[in-house]
Amino acid sequence: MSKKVGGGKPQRYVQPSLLMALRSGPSYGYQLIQTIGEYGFLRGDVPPGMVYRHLRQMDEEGVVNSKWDAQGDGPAKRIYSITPEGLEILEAWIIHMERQRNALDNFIKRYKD
Amino acid sequence: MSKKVGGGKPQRYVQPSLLMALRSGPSYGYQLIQTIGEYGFLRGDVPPGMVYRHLRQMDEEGVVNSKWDAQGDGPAKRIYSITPEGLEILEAWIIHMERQRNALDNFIKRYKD
DNA sequence: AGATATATATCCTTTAAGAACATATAGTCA
DNA sequence: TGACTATATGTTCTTAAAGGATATATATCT
Repeated sequence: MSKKVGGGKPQRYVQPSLLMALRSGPSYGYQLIQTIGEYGFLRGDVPPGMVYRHLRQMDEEGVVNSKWDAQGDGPAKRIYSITPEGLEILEAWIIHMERQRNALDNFIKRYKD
Repeated sequence: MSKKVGGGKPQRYVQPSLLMALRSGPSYGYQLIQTIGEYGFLRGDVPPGMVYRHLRQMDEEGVVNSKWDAQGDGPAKRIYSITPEGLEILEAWIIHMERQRNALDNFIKRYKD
């Protein structure tokens, strides 16, 4: 009798969140962890491993690209930028998310009757 | 370069869909497959295996209960009913889904600027 | 008899998510 | 100097949901 609602693997939209953040300009993992928390998909903490995993994967796919920045203080940062292809992916995500939002809206309305 | 947006495991809300359908009255797997398609979370087909798996699991958890019905035509049906606990779970789902809808809404609005 | 529709169920594979852990640099402070 | 903290990136292992194929059985229709 687990009762864990939203069960197991809730959709946290880490990928589109990263793309959305990068749309405003280049950034890097550690900073992105901070900023994507504002989107409201994650209650609490963003596991760093997920962020880096997604960034590396998107880099391989050409959705973002990266370069090292050793200038600032502390350890070197890998700066990510969104590519034109990444912008397309983000738009596709938005379309998907609009569908999902509408479905949720209908479902909730149906419940309230 | 996979480019599969909405990636991999979209949230299809099979569990709350089943509970919502059962809220209107007892039903059985084969019929539920037909009816939950209307909620808009699934483009196209609902894999029957998923539906039966969820129903059996929810039965074990006391969220629904079931009895056999051998009366009608064709093979016997296992008729499921939602329990009071199931109604609570559904309400918790609704709250979760409202949060998700709002997060999606904010995200989409943010994109459109 | 064979095809079709109804109905339930199990099994195996894939994959994303979750979480713990490992590594490295630079600054602060006792 | 040595310890500690903040910054920063990554790997690896486990778990659990989703996806999909397949098996079984009954009744009806032609």
